[in-house]
Amino acid sequence: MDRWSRTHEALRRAALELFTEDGYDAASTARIAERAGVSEMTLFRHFPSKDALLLADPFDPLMAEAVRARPAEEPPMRALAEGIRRAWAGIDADSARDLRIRLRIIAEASSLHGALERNSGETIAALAGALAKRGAAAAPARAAATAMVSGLSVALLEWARSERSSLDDALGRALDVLGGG
Amino acid sequence: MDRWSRTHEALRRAALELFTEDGYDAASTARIAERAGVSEMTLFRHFPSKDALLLADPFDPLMAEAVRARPAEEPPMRALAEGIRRAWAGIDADSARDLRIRLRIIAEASSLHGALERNSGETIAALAGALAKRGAAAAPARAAATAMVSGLSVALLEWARSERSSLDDALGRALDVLGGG
DNA sequence: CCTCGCGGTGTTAGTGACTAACATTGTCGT
DNA sequence: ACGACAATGTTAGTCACTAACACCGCGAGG
Repeated sequence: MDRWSRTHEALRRAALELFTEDGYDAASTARIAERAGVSEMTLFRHFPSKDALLLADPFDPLMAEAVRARPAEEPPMRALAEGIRRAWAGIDADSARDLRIRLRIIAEASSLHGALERNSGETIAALAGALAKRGAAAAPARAAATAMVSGLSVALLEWARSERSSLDDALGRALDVLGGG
Repeated sequence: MDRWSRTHEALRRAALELFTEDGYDAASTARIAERAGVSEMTLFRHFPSKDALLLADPFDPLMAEAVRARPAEEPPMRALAEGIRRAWAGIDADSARDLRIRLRIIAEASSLHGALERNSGETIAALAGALAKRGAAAAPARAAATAMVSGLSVALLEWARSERSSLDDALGRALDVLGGG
């Protein structure tokens, strides 16, 4: 683990701690940097924005692959929904818990409204690319991928906010509707 | 026209001018206020944020109404798409031109990525409400409404950016896909 | 006609995210 | 050990946005 990765992790950890302690808005970048034992300037060299500390986009290529594998006669929105459903099927409890923690922080910070979608550029592009390879035109494909990711985001935020349902249930219901059911 | 409305209009006009001249990011709120003959403080008393100068949300109740009027057996995403298609059918050329101007400004400003969706809270809520009255559960309805508005937004931005197609065509193709076709 | 109230505005001073320019340090291969 | 380069620090900004308080014009009451 080189120096870069070490500070990177320290910053991410410090950010998550402060976000959960004080909330996203009340945790200033100055204090995050301080807790990580580093200057504020360094924080912005590692992360392009404050959001990025919370929303690094670990794009999952499995999603796009699963979408491309859907039968050709399936319309775009359904192919997206079913592909994503498959890709998320085997999610383990640990990941779900971590996801919920992050989503809770996002849901409670009004300044992060729409931040999830904004930081999903890679995912959207990959999904749109998968649709295009199935024969869809570029513009509608991009619109469909964006719609799916946005819809999914609000569904996930709602799930994280309310204690009631399991991730699989909430995700399943959302994908049913978004896919055209 | 009382004093409030006069400054309000002066600010909006000054903002649009500067945005088209210099681009959204390069036009500082200070200079907008100056051109409107008013202090920066006053600008923020009239508009909650810089975005709002460009994206006042004139919610169209016709859209929600048209969605609610769709046949009950139609699935949510299709009801949204068809309702919106009807509500936008009779758009006149002047509105389309004005819309294109605003959308161009948004498309060219990277800092406004996702701003359209963020400022459509009222519209999304109204559409979700319309779906709920048709019998949908609240959470999926909200997800579907958000997805539709987001998808529509990128389609409109793409339309504004490329000279090629008519608004009706671009909108129609996007709604076809988003509605499940 | 005067004055009182209050809506609309100005001023000042500040916070917080983010950037630019330049100096400084740690580290790693030779 | 030493030069080179990656990583960090320092300083001084810009810009969106907020708070506190003073001021001024304009219409309604006496």
